[in-house]
Amino acid sequence: METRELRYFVAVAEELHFGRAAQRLGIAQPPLSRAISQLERRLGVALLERSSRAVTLTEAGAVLLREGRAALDAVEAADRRTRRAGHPGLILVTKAGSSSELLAKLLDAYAAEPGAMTVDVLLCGPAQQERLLRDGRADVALLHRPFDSTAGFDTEELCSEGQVAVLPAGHPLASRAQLRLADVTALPGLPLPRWPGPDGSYADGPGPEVHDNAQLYQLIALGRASAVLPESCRVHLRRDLAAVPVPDAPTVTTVIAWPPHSRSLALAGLVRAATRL
Amino acid sequence: METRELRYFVAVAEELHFGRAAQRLGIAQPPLSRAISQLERRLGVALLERSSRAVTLTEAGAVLLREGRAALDAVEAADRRTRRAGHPGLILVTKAGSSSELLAKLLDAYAAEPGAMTVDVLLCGPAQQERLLRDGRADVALLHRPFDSTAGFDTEELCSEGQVAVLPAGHPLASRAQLRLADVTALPGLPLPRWPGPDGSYADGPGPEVHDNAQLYQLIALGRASAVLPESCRVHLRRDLAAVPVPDAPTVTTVIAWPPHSRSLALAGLVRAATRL
DNA sequence: GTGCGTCGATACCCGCCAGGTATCGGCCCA
DNA sequence: TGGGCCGATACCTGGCGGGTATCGACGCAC
Repeated sequence: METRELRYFVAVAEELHFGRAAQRLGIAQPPLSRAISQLERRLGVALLERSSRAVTLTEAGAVLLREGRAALDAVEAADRRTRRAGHPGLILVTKAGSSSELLAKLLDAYAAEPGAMTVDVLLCGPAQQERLLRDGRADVALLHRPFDSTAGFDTEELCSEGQVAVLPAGHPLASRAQLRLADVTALPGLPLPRWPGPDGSYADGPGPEVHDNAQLYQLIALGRASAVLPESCRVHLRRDLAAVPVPDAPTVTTVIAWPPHSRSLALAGLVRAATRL
Repeated sequence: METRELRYFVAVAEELHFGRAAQRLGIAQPPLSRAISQLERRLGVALLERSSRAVTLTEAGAVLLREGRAALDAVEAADRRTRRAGHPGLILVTKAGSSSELLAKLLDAYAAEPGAMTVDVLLCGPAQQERLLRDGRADVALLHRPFDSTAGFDTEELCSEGQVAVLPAGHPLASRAQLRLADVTALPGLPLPRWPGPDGSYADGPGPEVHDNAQLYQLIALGRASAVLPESCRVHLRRDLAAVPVPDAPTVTTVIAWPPHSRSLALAGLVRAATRL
């Protein structure tokens, strides 16, 4: 199976429409149709159900979509990591606005090591780190369990913390010593926000769509949302917001994660520095 | 980057010889040379150092060899798992001769679950399971830490056990109540055997080369080798062999491992059955 | 030093297949 | 029932992957 065929299939499987998929791929529709049916013939299984008005995935198609994305990521990672070989240095990715003191300490500790390489920091939206790590755009990530999935990566735990509810400063509950999770999830007029998923789209629901912490803080200050965040967010919280501990919210564990089998000395040094923090 | 190019590069990188690599790939040498230099041009880095008498990997080449193998495994896994989709059932792989009672109990427990699928059992040599799991020939494996690497897989621990020294029945040490690891590694005339690595080749050393337990037991019975194995091997040990506990040998943990992101119901059922054992 | 063998690179040719355009055929809907 | 949407089919073309022949560099034997 060639990566070209995988790319074609993934495009069709995502669009569920040969015409749009062909457009996205920059080719005409007929060669795409032919490539897919050729792939189906060679694999010996139907991947798509065509009914002239709708295209749907078969069970085998769903498997190939999942496995094919992973395979394409692995191929892209091989490409990118090879191009970057020789250029020394690491790319670390983390959620914008999370673990900033921890990150600063980590970078300082690593920089003090003998033979430390440059570390480029990449900030991204939630649920994007995993992808960046998987497709080779980053070498190492700071993830937050249980929000981020660490499946398929090697990890070391760095620290754990409780969570706090973030509310407008003047809100009646803002002066409480603590809150229960149930209190916060059901605040009238202050719904929890919705973050984009790994594919960049939003699930349905009542809360406003946000894609970074600045947006979120703005919405909370405006009295349009509330949030439950790791307590380390307090140190850089805006003055018009208040934080109240939520003891029954799940503990958040910050971990440093990297692709298994990474053999880079620089990465080993960074992980060593991280575990010594 | 196409998988064909990756296959070509991996072949050359493994053979370090264009002619042999071309032969292995079933093509002529010139197209192979051209494909590799094209790949180098597109990536913008040198992958191989050619000196008309020897071919060596550059640093970037070593990166691409490692990452390229992983990518090819992922593509192969996509292929195989797609072909197998629809054919219900699981393929479980484990080292021949290890954990046989545990495996029997697991298969019984799973078979008793409602909606259980057929489970095909694949027995293989040590250090091969990881590969089979990674390239889609198997869905789930029983691995033994610390011998097998579980990097990149999801795992659940199943059980732990100590290790025993396996000696010829008449050996002077066979009647001891226990041994230290140092006693066994330095037995005159009874060297520890050498197992093949992930690539099927043997490291240099004094012991005999073995590739399965039957071979090993035969050699021990002949007074040509000794071994340190998990104590569960005692139940099916030949009568001409003796086992002596070695308390200071590392504890062996049997884990059930599967590729992350596996979404199959059958796999989930098997893991559930395993954790309830 | 010379000649030969080895091995990767280059030159050149051919056939296949990826990709294009034109068109068909089924289906929904107005 | 006709028009429009959409995937499949037919057919053509060009690029590229693969072949053979040959070159050029190097190491080695004598």
